[in-house]
Amino acid sequence: MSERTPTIHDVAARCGVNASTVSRAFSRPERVSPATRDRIHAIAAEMGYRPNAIARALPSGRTRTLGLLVPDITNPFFLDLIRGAERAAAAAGYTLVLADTEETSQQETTVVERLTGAVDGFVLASSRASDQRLREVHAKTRVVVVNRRVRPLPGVLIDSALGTRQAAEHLASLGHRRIAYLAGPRASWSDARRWRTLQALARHRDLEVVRIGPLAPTVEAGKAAADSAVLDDVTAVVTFNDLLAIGVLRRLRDRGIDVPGQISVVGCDDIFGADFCHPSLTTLAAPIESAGRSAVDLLLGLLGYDGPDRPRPDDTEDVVLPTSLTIRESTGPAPGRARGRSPRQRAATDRGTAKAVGASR
Amino acid sequence: MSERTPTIHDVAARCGVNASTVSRAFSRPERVSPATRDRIHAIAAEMGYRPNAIARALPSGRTRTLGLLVPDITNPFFLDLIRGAERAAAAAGYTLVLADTEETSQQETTVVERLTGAVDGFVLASSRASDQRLREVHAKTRVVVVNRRVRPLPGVLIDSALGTRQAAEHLASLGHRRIAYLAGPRASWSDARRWRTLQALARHRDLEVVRIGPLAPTVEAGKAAADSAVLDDVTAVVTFNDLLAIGVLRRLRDRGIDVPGQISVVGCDDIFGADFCHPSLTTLAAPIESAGRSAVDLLLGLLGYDGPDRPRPDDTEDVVLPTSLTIRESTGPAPGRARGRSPRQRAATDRGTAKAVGASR
DNA sequence: ATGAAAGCGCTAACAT
DNA sequence: ATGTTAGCGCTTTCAT
Repeated sequence: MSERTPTIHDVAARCGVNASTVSRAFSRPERVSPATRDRIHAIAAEMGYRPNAIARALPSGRTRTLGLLVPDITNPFFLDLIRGAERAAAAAGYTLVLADTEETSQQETTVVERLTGAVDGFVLASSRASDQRLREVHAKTRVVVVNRRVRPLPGVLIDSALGTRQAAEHLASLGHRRIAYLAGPRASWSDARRWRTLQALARHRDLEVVRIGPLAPTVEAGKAAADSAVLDDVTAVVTFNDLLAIGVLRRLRDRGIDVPGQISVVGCDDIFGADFCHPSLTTLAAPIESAGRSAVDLLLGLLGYDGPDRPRPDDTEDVVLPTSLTIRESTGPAPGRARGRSPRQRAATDRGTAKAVGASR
Repeated sequence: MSERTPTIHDVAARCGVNASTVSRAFSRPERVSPATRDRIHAIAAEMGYRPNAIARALPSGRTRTLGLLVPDITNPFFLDLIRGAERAAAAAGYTLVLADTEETSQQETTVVERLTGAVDGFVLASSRASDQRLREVHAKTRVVVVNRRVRPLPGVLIDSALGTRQAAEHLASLGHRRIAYLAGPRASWSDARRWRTLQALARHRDLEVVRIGPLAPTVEAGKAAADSAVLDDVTAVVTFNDLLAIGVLRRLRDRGIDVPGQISVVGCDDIFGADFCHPSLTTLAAPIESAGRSAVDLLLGLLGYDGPDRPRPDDTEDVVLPTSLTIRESTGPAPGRARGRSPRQRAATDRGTAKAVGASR
């Protein structure tokens, strides 16, 4: 008894046609006469025939599979990204391979090497690799980067410039004059951009901004940085991401420092949890899921254009997605001081009063 | 200029050996003399040779790829599961394919069909398919289920019986006598088990438990169910998962009902966010990441045993992982009443006092 | 519109 | 220990 799964040859035999006709009936139905096509499909279904994806990929070189590399699955930010990517891939009938690069460029390289050939292209999210390295990857395979601008690689960027500006103006209008920025990883494009925006605004709006970091984008790092912020005597903190902000919130709460009574906190991304932490987080909402979806769509586009003659576009427009400020409970008026007061004048008095004032909320 | 990526034949030619020797040098190094093996490796490296995973999979039938199917990537519970699975897979040099079945058995079937042959086996997490269907899958390929007990499929179960018992006793000792259980999806194995444990304990400890549900395991469903719980006049709520619990917390807060002053809440899973919601959630911590890892390890074990002669074990021991109670801020003494008082006696007086009492916390 | 034939890059008996 | 020889299941020219 032949219990193996049927192949095109089995189907062909039963239909009295050549195997290549069966192949065509599935991959290029329009090149088979309607009559035989229908008969083949019917018999194939009856026999329980399933095209073998691997065998299909070998001669064609197309696997209908995409690789998604993230630096840290642990980070809920990437949960949203994965979700968007998975949906876009599934919608196009593509399979998604997920890999964690553990924040290292080395691991990223290893995975790309291993997967090259097994996937039609990559989405590299928040890549930790050098521009140089990314260009090498780009030379060998189809790739889209997220949260990086590396010419000429196509990319999806979440641009927080507008949001950052809104955040700063929000804080300024609440009377804050001295603000800390908790910076993200050194290589982050968005981090650099946000910091620049903040500095520009500081000049314009008579704000002082101090930079704390670079920091790992985690809750734990946020806790530690909260102490630095307190020491730096700011009335508001803007963070690279929500994880940091949540860490700040927790640390300040442990120290009995009231948010937003004494310190206001603005996060970034609006990840799962930003709306139910305490106090709920004012944050720069980022369209993370859209970013994931856009990245896959962009990649799919590249794959589609991938005719044998048509050359790959040498410089693609990046997709830029904006953030916008979502105001919740973690921001409020600067602690009872005259609005125009210079930050310098009060530095000394603030330290150590935290606990006492904390109770007054 | 030959710009194609080198194959074993190219390497073989340069080494002056046969292609099969090159193949062996990579897949079964021990069957090649150290000298030639080293030379082959050296030259291959120099030429930039990379084994082609697809070509490798075709004759061998082994793809070194695993499929992980989850009903809803959106749910952070699965984030932890994915993480564990990805790590275990990566550690074994396996690639993980991720798919969302969108809570439907139909989608699950489609994906399994499509991926069969392209992966060496599946991890089906919280499958929505029928037992019957799962057995069919089991007959065709290697598969491990998570959160389902379907004989004879190997499975990983998170058993909350002990934890549920602890939770109920925790509440009983705090003076709660009437408790609501917010049930999860109808087909959930753990839900049924938890409910049974609760009922058994209720008899034993003189508790009344009311069941609300089945409910979708989401924050939104939790909000709606919170109102039912209030109407049912309970002093404590135990939920199927943390998402429901967080929904309850938010709804009660919106209604001005104090937690745990008026109502205590116990969640389940200890997902990301359970520790920083407000109040922080007392919950049955589940080793979700371990479950993901165990499932992959179990599957890998099955694959390893998969010799041509050795028959697949017909009935495997399930891996059972226990939960345990993590006490945080969302549980406290039952609202000021004599501990032994019968639940019946007070029903009428409670309604509507919520707001007033809420302020007293 | 369909058939014949040659691989895709590799593995796996079977020889030697 | 290494070479020979068939394929794995499918796609893809090239014929007809």
